[in-house]
Amino acid sequence: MRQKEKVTIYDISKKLNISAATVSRALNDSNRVSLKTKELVLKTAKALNYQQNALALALKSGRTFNVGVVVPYINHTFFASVIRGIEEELEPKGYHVIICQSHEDVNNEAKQLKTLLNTHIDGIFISVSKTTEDVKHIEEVRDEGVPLIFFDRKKDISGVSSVTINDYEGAYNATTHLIEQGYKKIAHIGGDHKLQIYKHRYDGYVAALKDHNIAIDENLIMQVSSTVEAGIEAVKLLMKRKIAFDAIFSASDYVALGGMRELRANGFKIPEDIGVVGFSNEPFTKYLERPLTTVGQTPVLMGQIAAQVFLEQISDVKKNVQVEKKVVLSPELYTRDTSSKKGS
Amino acid sequence: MRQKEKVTIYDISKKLNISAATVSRALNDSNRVSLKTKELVLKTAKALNYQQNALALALKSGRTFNVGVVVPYINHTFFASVIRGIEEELEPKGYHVIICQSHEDVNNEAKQLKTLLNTHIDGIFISVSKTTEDVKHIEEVRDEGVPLIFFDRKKDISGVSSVTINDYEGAYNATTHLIEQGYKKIAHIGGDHKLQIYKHRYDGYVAALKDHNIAIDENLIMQVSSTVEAGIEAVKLLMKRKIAFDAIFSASDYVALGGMRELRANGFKIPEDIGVVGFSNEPFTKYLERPLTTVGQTPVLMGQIAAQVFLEQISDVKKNVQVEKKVVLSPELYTRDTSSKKGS
DNA sequence: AACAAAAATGCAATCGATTGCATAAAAATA
DNA sequence: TATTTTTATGCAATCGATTGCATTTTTGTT
Repeated sequence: MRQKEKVTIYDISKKLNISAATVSRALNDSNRVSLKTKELVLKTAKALNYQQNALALALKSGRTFNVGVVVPYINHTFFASVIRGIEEELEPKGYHVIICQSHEDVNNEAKQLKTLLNTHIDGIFISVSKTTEDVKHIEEVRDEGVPLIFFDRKKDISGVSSVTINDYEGAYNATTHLIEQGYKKIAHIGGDHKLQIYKHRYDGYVAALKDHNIAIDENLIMQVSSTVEAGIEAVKLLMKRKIAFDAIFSASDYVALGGMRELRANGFKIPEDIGVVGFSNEPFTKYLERPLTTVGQTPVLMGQIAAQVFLEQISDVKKNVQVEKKVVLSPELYTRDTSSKKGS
Repeated sequence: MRQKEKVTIYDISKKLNISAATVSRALNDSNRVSLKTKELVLKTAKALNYQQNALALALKSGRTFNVGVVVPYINHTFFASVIRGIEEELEPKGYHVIICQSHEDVNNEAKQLKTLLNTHIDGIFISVSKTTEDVKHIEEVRDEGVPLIFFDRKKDISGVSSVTINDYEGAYNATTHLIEQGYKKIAHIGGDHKLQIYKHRYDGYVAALKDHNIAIDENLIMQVSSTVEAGIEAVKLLMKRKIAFDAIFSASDYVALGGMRELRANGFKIPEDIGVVGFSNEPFTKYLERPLTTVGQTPVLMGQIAAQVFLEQISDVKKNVQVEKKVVLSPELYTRDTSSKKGS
């Protein structure tokens, strides 16, 4: 059970009666070593089961091949899928992914960034928390020269790249879809506009209505948090206001779910009486008895592209080029049961 | 945008005209340094914004304060929650969690372990893949002296601790619950017995039937993979066999969901005609129109306890004590709509 | 065979922090 | 004040791998 003593290049060098420098060069396939010794070194390295010490290498080179990811919550399908995308792309290149959660708290977020910097990660991927307004802690990362990439939830900071989806387009398409299905009075239950994503979804909704000459009714619009309970409350409020509506475009699947619960509890039929479209394509949406129409964000792809942007970035840094790449992905509308007036 | 030059103890030592050794000792609050210099060092360290280089420390001490977690899939709620539990417990102690996926492939699993070892992690948490039969790669970790902890899906390897839930008990209680609700012919759609968890769930099911003097009918028992599609197929097969049954205890929520789909498609009412209980308490189960009765595994707690076992282990290693701790958690039955014969 | 050119190898410093041992400075005792 | 004891500080090696520069060995040319 004792720790196995690790084999180093010195062990190899002693065994072969050559210097450690030569061993190092041989292992790195330098052309300053003869073929004979190269083969000899490689053979004994294998024989002794030599493993390069990543720490020593990192200390010398300054690269750890670790990257950090900061998300609000790791057990949200969307974020877990983005992380998976990042991993898929980076792992084959020898990187490891260190995951941190902010729990939607900017103080946690700042602490996580600080510790990540101290761990000497080679880059950071971040989706900011809802409470992040001050961005000093993020600028600090940029100023340290550590590649930083926003995904999904971003802030506008110069010199920082981002990969997001076109929330405006997603909302526009979702709303248009409802209009085309014959719904006329469409409510929007959105989220806090402090997060750009919710602002953009709101904008897309408004634009779609305008383009179809439908008046915007502020009484049919609200901002709530992204939970089932909030959805229930929102619909209760909507009904209290006694303003007729025949559809809901929600910026969250959870809110949509809560909303549908409350609507059914009040005798409304979905989609016959009221159409509903959610946002995020959470796994549960397709498992509902009446699967929910929703906007999908291609999270795995988002992660993959974020990783690619990172890889570009580090090769650019070498060239001393400042980069700021903004990738915007197109969302996909998953048309399911809750939005076809005729039923299906 | 250029990399900020890092402040080291040498910078402090130069500034104060003392040796780096003294600076190091001062920062570590050694009693071999005078109070005066200690204060002086601390002050200038703060003034220069000194940050300890974790890599140098790791190289010297052999501890990285990184731990690795290997799971089949990161975007499965259960595993994400366990990871969250581990993180909650370890993060306050300065650890970082590196996450790897095996994608249910033993070769990937072995590769991940190898890379983790090379990254000099301080410990490894693992839930083995379905294809893991040979455990050489796991024994290797143990033999390197790296603390290793199984969670949920374990293998019996001497010298390795584990945190699991009592699948037998969970299955026994679920089955008993169905019996108490008045169901008499209970089918079991389980998983591959290569994984202990599925074997134990099967055993619990069988024991519950026996204890209530209900005959076991092999025609009502099957092993399938954990997907919605497999659930549909399983029920199709069950109906083809023309053996009457009035309840299903499934070892997977996804299978239960697929099964319910297929049953409804054939005109059966749930829970009136057929009762259903799943396993895992996946988030979607409570969002269904008829919320699914299921066995919950307290994944966050599992992660927390696994982390605690790890912390014990590393303190024991110092004492040169070999430990092998087996923690078994009790599952919780979430009684919801799909299992009460009278309806609810 | 003698010398120049090319190729192979070694030396020693470096990356930053820690620590056993030696030495210098301060305090306590005679 | 001289001497011992205690306290504070410094030196140098260590953790492994890398790399610029110096040196040795080999190869090639006349």
